[in-house]
Order: sequence, then structure tokens, then C-alpha cells
Amino acid sequence: MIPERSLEVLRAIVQDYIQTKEPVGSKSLVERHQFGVSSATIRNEMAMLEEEELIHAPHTSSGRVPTDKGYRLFVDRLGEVKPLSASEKTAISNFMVGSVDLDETLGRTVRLLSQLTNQVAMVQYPSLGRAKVRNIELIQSADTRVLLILITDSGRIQQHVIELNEVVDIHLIGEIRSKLNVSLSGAALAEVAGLLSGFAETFAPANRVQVGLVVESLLDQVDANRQEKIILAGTANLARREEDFPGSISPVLEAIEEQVVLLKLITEMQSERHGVSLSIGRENPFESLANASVVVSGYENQGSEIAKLGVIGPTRMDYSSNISAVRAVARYLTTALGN
Amino acid sequence: MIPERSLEVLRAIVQDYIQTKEPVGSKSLVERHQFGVSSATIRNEMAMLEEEELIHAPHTSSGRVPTDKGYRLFVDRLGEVKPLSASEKTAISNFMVGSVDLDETLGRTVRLLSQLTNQVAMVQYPSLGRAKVRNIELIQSADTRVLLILITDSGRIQQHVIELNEVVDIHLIGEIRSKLNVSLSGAALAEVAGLLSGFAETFAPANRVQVGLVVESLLDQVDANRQEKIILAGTANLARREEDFPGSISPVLEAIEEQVVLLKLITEMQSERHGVSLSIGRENPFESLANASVVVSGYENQGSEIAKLGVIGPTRMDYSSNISAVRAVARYLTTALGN
DNA sequence: TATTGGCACTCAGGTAGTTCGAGTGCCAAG
DNA sequence: CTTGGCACTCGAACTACCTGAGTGCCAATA
Repeated sequence: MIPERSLEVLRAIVQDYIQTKEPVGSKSLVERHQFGVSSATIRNEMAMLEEEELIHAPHTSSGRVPTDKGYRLFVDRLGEVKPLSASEKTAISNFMVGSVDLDETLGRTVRLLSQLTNQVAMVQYPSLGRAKVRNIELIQSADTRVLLILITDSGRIQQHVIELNEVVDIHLIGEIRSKLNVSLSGAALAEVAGLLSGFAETFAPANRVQVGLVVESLLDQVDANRQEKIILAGTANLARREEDFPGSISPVLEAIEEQVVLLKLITEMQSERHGVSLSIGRENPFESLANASVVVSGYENQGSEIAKLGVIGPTRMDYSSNISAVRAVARYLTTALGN
Repeated sequence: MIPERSLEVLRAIVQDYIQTKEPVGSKSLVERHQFGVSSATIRNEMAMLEEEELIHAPHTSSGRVPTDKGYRLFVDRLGEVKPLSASEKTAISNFMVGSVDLDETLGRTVRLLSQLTNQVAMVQYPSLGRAKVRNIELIQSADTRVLLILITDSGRIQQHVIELNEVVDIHLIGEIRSKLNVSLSGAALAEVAGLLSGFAETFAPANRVQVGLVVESLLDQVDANRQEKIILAGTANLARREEDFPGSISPVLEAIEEQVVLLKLITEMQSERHGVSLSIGRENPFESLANASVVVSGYENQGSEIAKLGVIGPTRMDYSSNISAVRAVARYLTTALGN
């Protein structure tokens, strides 16, 4: 058990360090905060905190800097969640009005979040995993091609062009389309594969090849919920915080361009307090993100979480405001999707 | 008229500078190239080149660095276009196989180009400007909403959700759909607005509000060819070339994130030799891109240019290889779209 | 007239020495 | 447990100095 005052000291160190970007020493600490004790006492406290690996001195006889573990304790027990300012709130609601399309909504959301936090923002597209089929359309898009459109109840629209290798028979397409909708409307995506076994056999033998191609493409798209998509905004904010990343920012840039890494990371993060989850520094398994922290929250549709959004930035970030911004944006997005 | 040998010297300076990233002096120049004259003579030549503002000395008594004007002369008259290596050629053809969807093709293209050049690559989506309507679809996507899909002959698919504010009448939707296709199939997008004047009046008065909403949305999308789209890849390559950008890379990152800037830039660039156009340093009007050069080329479908692609990187880039890479990729994309 | 060797000059960058001050750990006294 | 005091550390900032690649200019030469 760590005594109360030590925790106060840790909080002060984290806050000062985030603000000044300089290692913080015992003297400046007692000047900026009212501890009612002398700097020598604080030094003793700091020695204990260092013992616990909550802070760390970059070199002998310099101020202290929080470790990943220190930040973790800070956010878990010490950080108050800053309420959003009025201007931030209006920014959020203004941003959301007038977008009806899912693409557009998510695009606005990610820009909003990056603007609000001055970090790199990311929004994951809704997972197809738990979604249900609302509608399937087949449209001729060229002589030998049809466009398959899959609309889910989360509003996500996926489209894919199918090459049939022979001239499209418009009546056949119509037949496939209506049979597909009869079989699949309202079905969960996970069930689709099962429901379609034997589907081709309900058609005349001559047509089964083409039907097979359509079914295959549809299953591909359902399966494509694994390779989900993330949209990013505010990459330039990384460069502006360059000095916060020892070495270079380019590994970080590479990691976030590599969507696979990001997706793995955010899907594995467990939700903590207030529905927000975060990964601090080396808590994440990726070497290139050793100096980065990630704050994410899920957003919902019809009561269940469909995807996540969040920000990524230097370990030394303002956790309090970023957490509240991420949480607020996730909530607004949830309500925006609810109508 | 600049004498032949001076041009040779300029070429040598540009090549050495691109390779070594160091200002190049007269002595190292005669060592690395066979000029058959002494360094003193080269110094005289360099003095003339400086007179012409083709090169520039960062400070008194240091080597010379090409100016924007020098690079320009180099690419216009001196740079040989490097043929692609065999491995690059196979990389290109491998990359292209098996993508049938426009989205996917462009996505692969932009990644390919960034990999080939080690720069930031960009691909502009085909402009709707000269395209023709192939097909229009209306699909109910919720009780009060329909999805409008516009497919053009360039293979571009645009979708948008329309909020009708009342329960969708499926027969009315069908009627609108077929009438739209009758009126518009094969029409150039520029003609659409004209063809649709008076369209709502062909419907029963009770339905005209809904028809109006659909028409409005369609016109919006046709009009949206102004706010065209660019996809990017390889942003991390910028960070890796950080030292090539005096100051910081963040203005550059901001500029390329600001699609408007990029679009304005590349649409205003005039094609030069071999169908490739380029903007070197301050030749472009954007202060944030003062140290950046842009290499773009158009790609075609059915014989006419539909959009552009290219790379953006530091002024000190390897123009010869980048030009050939951009040109090659543009050609491959053109043929890939041609099938 | 173009080329060349020679020469004095310049200046960024590296090395070394110095100082300064914020910060530390420790200890003995309160 | 707290505190003032003290010796110690070490990065950062400043200075001085040196080195070497590079320059411009000039007089001699082919």
C-alpha cells in the first residue's frame, strides 16, 4: 500500500511533467504545489516512488519523469476526468449535424476527434461480426459484371464487383437477388454461410456456375469482417509532437499506416473505467509503439458495441482531457447512429 | 545560351548532391567525374552557374547546392529517364493482377507507387466530369431511407443515403428508378442537370416531394465531382526523409492531409515531357510545400485522361527514377482499367 | 582566350575546457 | 518523521581553438 501523500506527489509530478515537458525536481514541486513540507521531505517521497518504479531519473541528479507504470497508476487512481469545455461541447454537436451517410458520419467524427485532442485520431468501421443482413442487391454494372451490395442493419454498405465471365442474364440476376433476400434478410452475418449451403442447387444446372460466383463473392464480403477498416485523421499532429518521441516518429507513422497493427491493438484492449480503455507505452506489444499511448472507447448501435474509436499519441499526453474527449465523442457517435 | 560543359557540371552537381546529400565542391567533383580539366576550371564554371542562379552556396566557401531553377533545368534537359529494373517491372505486374474493383485497384496502385519510389504516393479518383451515366439504382435501406447508387462508365461507384422523412413506397421508388435510367443512361454527367429539369412533374403531385429529394441528392452527387478524392500511401516515407525538410515536416504533412491543397496543385499542373508533369520547390504556390517537389502523370480510360497520380517528396529527390516510376505506374493503371 | 597552379581567406563542425545551476543523496539535529 | 545543511553530480550552455573542405582571385602558361 502506498501512502496517500506519495500518491499526491506522483500526481503532481505527472501533471507538471505533462505541462512543462521537463523532468521535475523536488524544489520546483514544492514551489508549484502547496504540500506544507520541505523539499527534503519530497525528496524522500520521490526516492520511495522511484523504488516502486513509478518514476525514473533520466540521469543522476536530474528531475524525475513518470514511468509507464507511473502513468498507469495516475490514470487508474489519480486522474480526474476533465469535463469538456462549453466550446468543445458545441464543437461536437455542430460537427455532427447534417450527416446522414455512415461514411460521412465517421469521416466527420475522426476529424472532430483529432481536432479536439490534437492527436492522431482513429475510427474503426463497424464490425460486420454481429450485424444482420438488411438487404442484398445485385446490379448489372457492365456486360459481364454485376455489382453486389450488402447492406447491414448497422448502416454499413459494402459493395463488390463480380466478374461473371459471360454476358449477364438480367432475369437470372433478378432471381438470384430475390432468393438471396428471402433466405438472408434479417439473418446474422455469422449464419450466412450455413444458410447458403445448397443455395446453387435451387437453380437450373446451366446457371449454377454464375450463382456460385455470386455466392462466393457474398461469402468473401461477410468474411471480410476480419480485415476491418480504420480511418485516420490528424497525422500531422504526430509530427508536431516530434520531440516527444525519442529517435524518430517514422516507426510510429509506419505502425499506424499498417492498419493490421492498429486493429490488433485496439481489439485486444479491454475496457476499463467509464468504458474507456487505454494502453500506455510498452503495455502494448509493439516495439514501434513503445513510446505511444492509445486511448479508445467503443461506440454502439442498438445497444451493443459495434466498433471502436480513439486517439494515439506520445506516452506523455494529457490523459485526463483525451479520455474525456474520446468518451464524449464515442457517446455522441452512438446517439448519432441511433436515429 | 549556356555552354555544353557548364551543363555537364550542373548535371554532375545535381547527381552528386542527390546521392551524397552534401553540398558538392569543385575538388570532389573532378575526382568523381572525368572532366579532363582542373578544379580551378570547374570553379570558374561554378561561378557562372551561380551567376545564372542554377546553383547556390549555403554559406561562403562551402560546396554548391542546386536551386529550384537548377533542378528544373536538370529535369528538362539533362535528366535521362532511368529504365525500370526488371524486379521493379515484375513488382508492378504482380501488384496489378486480380483486382477487379476500382477501389481495390486504386488502393493497390497507390501502395505500389509508394513502395517503388519510397516517397509519399497519391492517386486521384477518376473525375466524374467527363464520365457518363451507366446505371442508377435506388434501394430501400431503412423504413424512411433509400440508397442512391450512381455507376459511371469509368467504373466509379458513388452511393448516398437519402432521408425521405416518410415511409418509403417501394413502387414509387421503382418508378423513379426506371424513369431515371430511361432519361439518363448514357448521358454525360454534365448533361444530367438539364435532363432532369421538369422531371418531378412527370409524377403524381402527391409524390413530387419525394421525387424532388431523390433528384436533389442525385444532382448533389454529380456536383460532388468538384470535391474529388485523393488516396495516399507511404506517409512514413516523409518522416524518414525528415532531414531533407528544413524546419519541420509537419507543414508538409498538413498540406497533404488537406486534400484541397493537393487537388488544386495537381489539377493545375501542366503535362510536360512524356506525359509527366512536375512542380519543383517554390514553383508551386504553397508556402508549406516550398521544399517539396511533386511528380504527377495522368491515367486514362477509353482514351481520355480521367485522373492523375503521382508522388510528393523533398526537392532533393531522385527525379530520374521517380519520373519513370510514376510514368510506368500510370501506364499500367491505364491498361488495367482498359479491360 | 581558356586553363592552371598557387595562395590567402572563410567558415561550419568538431573537440576540449569551463562554468553554472538545478537537482540529488545522506546525515545529524529537531 | 521532518528538516536544514552540505558535498556531490552531471547535463546544458558558453567559450576558445583547430581543422579541412571549399572559395575567389591572380599571374603565368599554352
